[in-house]
Amino acid sequence: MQTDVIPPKSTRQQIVAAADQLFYEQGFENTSFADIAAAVNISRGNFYYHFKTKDDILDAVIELRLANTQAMLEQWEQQGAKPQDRIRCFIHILITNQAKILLYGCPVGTLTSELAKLNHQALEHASEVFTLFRVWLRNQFQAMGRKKDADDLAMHVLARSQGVATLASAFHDEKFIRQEVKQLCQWLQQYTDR
Amino acid sequence: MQTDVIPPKSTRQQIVAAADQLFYEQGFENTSFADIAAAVNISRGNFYYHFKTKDDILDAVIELRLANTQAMLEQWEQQGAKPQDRIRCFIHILITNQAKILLYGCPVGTLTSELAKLNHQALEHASEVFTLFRVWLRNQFQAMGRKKDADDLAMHVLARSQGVATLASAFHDEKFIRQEVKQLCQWLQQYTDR
DNA sequence: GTCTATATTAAGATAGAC
DNA sequence: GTCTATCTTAATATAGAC
Repeated sequence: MQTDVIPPKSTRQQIVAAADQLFYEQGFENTSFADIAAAVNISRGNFYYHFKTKDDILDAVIELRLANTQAMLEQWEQQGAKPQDRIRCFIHILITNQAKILLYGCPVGTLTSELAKLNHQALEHASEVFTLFRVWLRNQFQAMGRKKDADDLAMHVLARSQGVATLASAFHDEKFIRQEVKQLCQWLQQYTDR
Repeated sequence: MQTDVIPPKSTRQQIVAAADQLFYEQGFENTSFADIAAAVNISRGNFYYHFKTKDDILDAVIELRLANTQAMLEQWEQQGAKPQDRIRCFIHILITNQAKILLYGCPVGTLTSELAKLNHQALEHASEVFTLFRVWLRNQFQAMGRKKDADDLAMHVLARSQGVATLASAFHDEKFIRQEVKQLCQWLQQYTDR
């Protein structure tokens, strides 16, 4: 339970939080400094006090996403008693975040796709978010006794989730998400440690 | 066998072909008229004789992709004796196009993702490429005797392929493509009409 | 149909006052 | 730390000559 006093967000933190959301909803390239500044209600001039270049904000946004992802994974680690329960927590983010996924796809996959096309140096940094999920999922499968193919299974789950997000967004199909989540959970059942 | 005389490509056709490639490799927003004009070796002024706005080119590119996709599907229809052979043709484009997929992801999925974030009206038009694959795959599964869940299976295959392309691109992982293609073909086996 | 200007707008980025 | 200019560049788009 959260009992600490919540400190007021610094301007810098507000900028990064706004950029995080805008990069997700509008794309990185398509989001201007003016957009972010407007969202935080500061002038463009002030903006440059905090971040010199657009790449600097991107790096900060990726760092925020890495931290948020890490925190989420640790929470799932607590929540789920067994590894398969924890993996189900991962699979169910498709349901939890479905409203946004239907509109903007997966925040991780769409950013890495965009950066790949821009031939942007931050691609590897952004892919680290995928790596966090990958390593965490791998650990869960290992705990389920899959010593040899834990990483393959982790990548498989990641890929399935990605594909569901992309198609659900293209077709605005909420039912498809539910259906595939159900199937993925059934698929997971076969690996249950008995 | 192609015996017709190949007509020289019109400037308009060259523009659309160049835009098709650049939109795939660099993204739609990130590709400027100047980029396309340079690729075709014409002036920007000439460019505007053929296309008034960027959305006009986008529509033309999508139309080209729809036509190319349709032609490819018809070819697979000829190539594969049985429906499952034809579906394998689809699955194997991941291998055939793997060099480009590793760099730029899936041309269909990355375009729809970008257009979704731009809140662009052409999103539905671009999604029609997915629909071509979807309907074609559905027909194959129906021919295999899956009357009730043919569309679900078609969407499943589409989603798996999408996810593989996105992750392979993010991690620059060629081995992952081969591995998932193999698994997807194995998965397909269970639906073989006997 | 194709070219060379040129207009217009918007974005990234900086300087300097408060 | 925050603001108001202002600079610079690049992109969309147009006008008019050839």
